[in-house]
Amino acid sequence: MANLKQLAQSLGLSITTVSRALDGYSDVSAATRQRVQEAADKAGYRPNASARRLRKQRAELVAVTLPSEPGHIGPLHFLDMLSGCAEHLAGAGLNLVIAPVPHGESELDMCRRFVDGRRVDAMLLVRTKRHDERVEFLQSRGFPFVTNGRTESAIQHPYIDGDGFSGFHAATLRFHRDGHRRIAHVGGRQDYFFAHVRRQGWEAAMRESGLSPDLYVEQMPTEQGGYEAALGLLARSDRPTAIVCATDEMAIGVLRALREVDGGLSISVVGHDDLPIGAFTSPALSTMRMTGGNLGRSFASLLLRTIAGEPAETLQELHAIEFVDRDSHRLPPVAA
Amino acid sequence: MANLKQLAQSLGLSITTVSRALDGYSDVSAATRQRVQEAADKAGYRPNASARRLRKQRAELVAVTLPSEPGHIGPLHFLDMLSGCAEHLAGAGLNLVIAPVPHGESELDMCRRFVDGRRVDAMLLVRTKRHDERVEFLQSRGFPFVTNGRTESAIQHPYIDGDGFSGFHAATLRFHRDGHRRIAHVGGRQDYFFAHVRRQGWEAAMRESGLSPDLYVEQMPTEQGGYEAALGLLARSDRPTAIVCATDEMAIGVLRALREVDGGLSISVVGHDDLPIGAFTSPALSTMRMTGGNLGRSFASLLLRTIAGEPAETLQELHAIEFVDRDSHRLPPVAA
DNA sequence: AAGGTCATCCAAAACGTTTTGGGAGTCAAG
DNA sequence: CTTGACTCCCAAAACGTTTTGGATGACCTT
Repeated sequence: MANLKQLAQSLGLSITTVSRALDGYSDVSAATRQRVQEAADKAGYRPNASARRLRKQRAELVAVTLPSEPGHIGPLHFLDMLSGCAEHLAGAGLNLVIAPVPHGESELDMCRRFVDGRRVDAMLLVRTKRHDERVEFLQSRGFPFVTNGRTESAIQHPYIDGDGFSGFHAATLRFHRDGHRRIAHVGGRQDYFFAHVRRQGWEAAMRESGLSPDLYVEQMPTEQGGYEAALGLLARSDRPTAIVCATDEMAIGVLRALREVDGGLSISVVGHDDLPIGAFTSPALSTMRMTGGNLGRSFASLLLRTIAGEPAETLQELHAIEFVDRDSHRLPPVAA
Repeated sequence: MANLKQLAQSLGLSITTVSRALDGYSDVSAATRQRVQEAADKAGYRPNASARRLRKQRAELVAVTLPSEPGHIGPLHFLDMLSGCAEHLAGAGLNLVIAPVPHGESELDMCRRFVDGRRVDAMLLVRTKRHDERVEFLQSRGFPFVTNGRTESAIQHPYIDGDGFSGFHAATLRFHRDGHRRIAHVGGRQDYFFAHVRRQGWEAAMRESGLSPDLYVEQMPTEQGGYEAALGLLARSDRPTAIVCATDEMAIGVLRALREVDGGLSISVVGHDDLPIGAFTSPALSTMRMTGGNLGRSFASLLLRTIAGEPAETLQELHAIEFVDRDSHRLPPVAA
């Protein structure tokens, strides 16, 4: 309701003084400051966001691009992460806008709109590809951004990622130690960085163990994808005794297929992401997760620091993967 | 990079003319318009969002409040809805910002920040309570908003909701027709409108069938909540033969408890929301869902129309609930 | 009394757009 | 030649804030 001009008028002060009083500058007397503060509180005054943004040349906004995969939008733990990120950004006066890719527009066009219209101060990119055109565009514009997941970009950029290679490497080796010899991998499209390194981890572990990485199926990173992948694997003559899945969603689809075909859990399964629901599948899903605490807070921190101009090299976080052992990985290495 | 002034200078035109040419006004010649258009395209010109917002007195933003329940953030299908909503809002030049409740702040304070700072043009409220202080505040300010879920507010407001009463009424009656007599309800906190009407539907159907609505447990609307509720119900001497759950998450927790206690599905179960994952539980979860097509699009439409000043009475959508029959509701009415 | 140092305050510019209220020129009708 | 209508263009104001670059006294020092 109230703006600076009205407030100043009612106090018999100039706009300048009122503004500076509220911002805590030292060149306004304590008495005046308090008088202004009280009047502002009583009037419920908040500076007009658009005006401040124009003057300060900051949008006070960060956009996060939402991948829109057919039938399934991003991993299920996204919203948790976004919420945490938005909360910590709000602490610094920034809001988080979600930016799904409009029908018939490319992710690139969307980035262009946000960057060239100066609608945001930074962007948060999720589900990076090995060669990501969004990353290249933002780099060419010198625009601040942080990614969830690494890329194969020649130029460094800020990111947070889990060490998928080591995680899947370790999971595969553990199955091998437990006596498994036919260890399958259900992976996602290899142009996604996360899917690629997870597969690499599995493959490396297989070769180190003297096994050939034949039992590989590529599918959509959804329950349906995992389900179909498992049906294919179960029909093979060299049926696996263990399956390492790129995501928990896929693993849940695999569990479902096992129950349908074998009537229960006949093969060891492990997923990745530690979805809350994994504790409630039957059997309870063994999985992996990124270490490192509050992910949303970390993203917010990196975003703020990259906006502040810190160099990319100091804004890269690669977190270790840890096992979350429940029941689905404990089967003996013999198919039912 | 470029602004209107630079563009005008390079074309030898006034700022006014360039602005009006790009906005398609009729008082600029076709030749000039085209010349301007081409120059703008070449320079990659986009109007500065902050400046336009200030001048037009519109924030071009809508905020959606995110409920932050301990351990679980909102229903899992939220993100899908938000994404659809954001996409359709973007078509009208609005962006959607997500607004989680910051630690140590109330939902009310948050609304105040957005409204008084004129940071947004409207708000989208989810998970309404029967008496919702956010609704009352926004109504007292005359600020545009739409809710997901009804309230018991004396004043009308725009909303989209499913007819939970009829849905749970019908589901309970169907169990009764199938021969069930001990039909339980696992519900959520009754200050939430959706939880309240769903319970009312179950209760009404029980009474109409001459049964007393004793088998009721209230829990968190999460897998864990459903799990604990089911453990309690299974220990009773008047153990139910069917359970109607307020949400799919709860139903999934119930299924898990059944498997643990009875070693399989011993009781009929039905949930609500049609989470994609329901098709992949074992048994596949029978559930209900709101009819009415693209929910996100509907919210976007209602938001735009309430911003445009349409009266609340014409902006209320109550959608029917339909069954999604899979396997978990088909058991005979006899406990194992 | 002059000069210097503070403490307080303020007018005006700037941010980049949209919109208001004309102004200049052309052309046809009277 | 005047008048009015029409086409095309523009200067200036406005949106509400932050920031720059002083201005005005009061008080102290010499």
